[in-house]
Amino acid sequence: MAEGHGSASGGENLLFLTDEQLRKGIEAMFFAYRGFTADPDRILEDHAYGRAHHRALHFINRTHGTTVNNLLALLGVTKQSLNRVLRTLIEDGLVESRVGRTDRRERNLYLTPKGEALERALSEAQRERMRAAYRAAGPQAVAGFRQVLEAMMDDDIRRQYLGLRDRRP
Amino acid sequence: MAEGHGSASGGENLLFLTDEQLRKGIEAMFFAYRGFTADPDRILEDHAYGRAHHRALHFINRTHGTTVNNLLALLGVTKQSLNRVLRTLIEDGLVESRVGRTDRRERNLYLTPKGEALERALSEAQRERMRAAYRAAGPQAVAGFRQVLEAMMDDDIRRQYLGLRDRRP
DNA sequence: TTGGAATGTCAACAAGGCTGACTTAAAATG
DNA sequence: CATTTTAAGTCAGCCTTGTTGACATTCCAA
Repeated sequence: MAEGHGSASGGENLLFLTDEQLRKGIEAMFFAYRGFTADPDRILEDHAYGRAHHRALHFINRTHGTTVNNLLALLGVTKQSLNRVLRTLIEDGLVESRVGRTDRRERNLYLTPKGEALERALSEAQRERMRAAYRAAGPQAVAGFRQVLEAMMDDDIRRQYLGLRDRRP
Repeated sequence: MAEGHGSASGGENLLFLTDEQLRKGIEAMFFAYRGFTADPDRILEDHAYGRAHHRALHFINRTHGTTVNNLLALLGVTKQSLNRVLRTLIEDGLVESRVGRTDRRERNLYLTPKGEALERALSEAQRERMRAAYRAAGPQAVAGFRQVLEAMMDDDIRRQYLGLRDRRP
């Protein structure tokens, strides 16, 4: 069923499409993701938070004043699931929820200084590993890395990903 | 704290090490991993299995006759957690557990034909997405993708990853 | 023969997903 | 203005998958 896809039957070099190559790629994703989350996870433990809190902090920092609905779409979870996380972050004073100015049904989410501090610590740990990996692999490899990851996303997610802009305070 | 790392202060082009570039890489990992697991997840739903079952099937298929301890190290979970998954797979006739020949304390794990069928279906769905992504990005990008992912792994995991050999039946 | 390793199992717990039902407030629409 | 729709929040309950801790069994090896 799966055989023959990556055979070198064509004129071009398609060895990188071998099932074995694809399997190695799959395993690389699995193992690399473990490393990717390992450092922030250690920090989160000390605060009795989990990965879900990290993700919320990351995207609230990324898109200042975003609404809950917006965040739901980015994270791909239900509002009940997000709400549980968001509530603790608000109670603990890491996130501020302000009533929307134009549409008062909406809530705009912001990090407090305390929230920014934790986000920075988590992000810095994660970026440090990325930085080391990027440096080890070099700029050309990094470009390829990003290309493959983008091609791997679902279409609607890719649009959201590409739309994320760096905040300028 | 994190600022200035990727500044273009050196003579070389280090723009790919900007904090903003690193953040995009982090988000790319997050979103791509969602796509990466989406297709197998849909198949697993129909069988009332979860991702944990997929991972077990994958690595048992990959390393025929592996022991439980070996599998634990690969998966990075506790034996209690793996055991729960393994038990259902054995009960359902997807995995066979044979007493070790040289060391009778060990159990060697094998996929049954039924187990191989499910593994193939899951793997094929996942490989199809990888194949599309690889094809879209091209061989050079794929090489870079693998380089960065390898550099992102923990050292001991990278050794295990590199040690995984394709099975030849 | 005894210590320790490999495995398996039980119980209890937590995080973080999910669905479904329901409320409140406010906007949008007829 | 009345109605419908939307955004958000909440409660209850369920599932998967991870965790500890305790304990039994088997059996290799010193």
